[in-house]
Amino acid sequence: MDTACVSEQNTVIHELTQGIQMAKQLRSNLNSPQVRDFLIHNILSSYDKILLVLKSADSAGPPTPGLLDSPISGGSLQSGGFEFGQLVDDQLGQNVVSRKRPLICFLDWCNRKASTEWEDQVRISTDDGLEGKTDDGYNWRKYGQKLILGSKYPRSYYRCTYRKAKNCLATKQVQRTDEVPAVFEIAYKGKHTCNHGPTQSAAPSPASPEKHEIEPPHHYHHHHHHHHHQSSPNPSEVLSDFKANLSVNTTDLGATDPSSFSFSPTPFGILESCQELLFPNHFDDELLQGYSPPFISPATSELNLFSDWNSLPMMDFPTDPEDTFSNYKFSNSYLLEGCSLR
DNA sequence: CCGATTTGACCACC
DNA sequence: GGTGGTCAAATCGG
Repeated sequence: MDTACVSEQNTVIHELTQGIQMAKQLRSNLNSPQVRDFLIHNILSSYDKILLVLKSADSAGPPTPGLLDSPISGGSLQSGGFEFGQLVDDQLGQNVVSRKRPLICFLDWCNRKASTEWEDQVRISTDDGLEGKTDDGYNWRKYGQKLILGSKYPRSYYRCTYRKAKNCLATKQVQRTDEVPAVFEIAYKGKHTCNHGPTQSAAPSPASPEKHEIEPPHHYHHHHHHHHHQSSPNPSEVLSDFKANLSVNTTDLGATDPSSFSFSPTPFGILESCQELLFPNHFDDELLQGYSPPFISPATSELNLFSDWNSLPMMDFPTDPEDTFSNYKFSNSYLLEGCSLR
């Protein structure tokens, strides 16, 4: 057995081990959409890595290092016809992207964009490939649609329905991805200042699964009037987000359907959110009382995984001075792949 | 009738 | 001048 083979085997073992651990974490964190999606993303990445190793070992010679280092592949995407390598090349001003890593290039490109303009980026898959299924619980009003250079499908522009009524400036862009039409890339900009947060569609009465209920102009639903700091991601705000997520999702345990995926996008990195969740520095105890089972104790040995996760998605990507930030933002975009994407 | 969507025009920015 | 984002008039639909 040569060294390349050993290295492959180690990679496979490592990825499988991580996959198992992350699946366990997933089982424990189903209640938190953000942690859940983060884990799903990474589990899929591990699968992809393993497949890449096995395929390349199976076909000819050792795997190319470049392939091995691109864990992200949006599920089972074949990278055919995806040409973002050059684009990233240009943006980086470096010719490091000689290896073919189209998807990670694409995602990184998105996040570079995100780091300057967008506060959150999400990929979401739909069962039926209908854009309507990308509903995230907020009420959006479409105000434009445009063909984007290099994309097969038009990009749709939405703003919050209550823009005028409540001066809510949140917007989002939805674009069907070229490579997997059932997957939409959604970019969020601005934070909702209306109180029509992710509607109770996250916790609907089982009878009415999906209703665009026209709510009365006011509804006073926020018991907690915590001091909002707009721009700085303070932990209490992250926490309150989790609180919201947790409270709605405990009533929604049956919904494993990816199409019913619903969450509140936050300007904070999901990594930060996860760290907040898994390393509870700021927990108020009353919050956790009712939700003890889903949470793991910080003393759990599984936690040492996290250092690996930090480096997992962006391993070996060419670095430039600002990459620390863009890498951080990277984990802010994640993939959700439905089973129908075969 | 009223709100949402469509769609070409317009505009800012590179 | 091209591109992406937004406006707003026309249209749709409940």
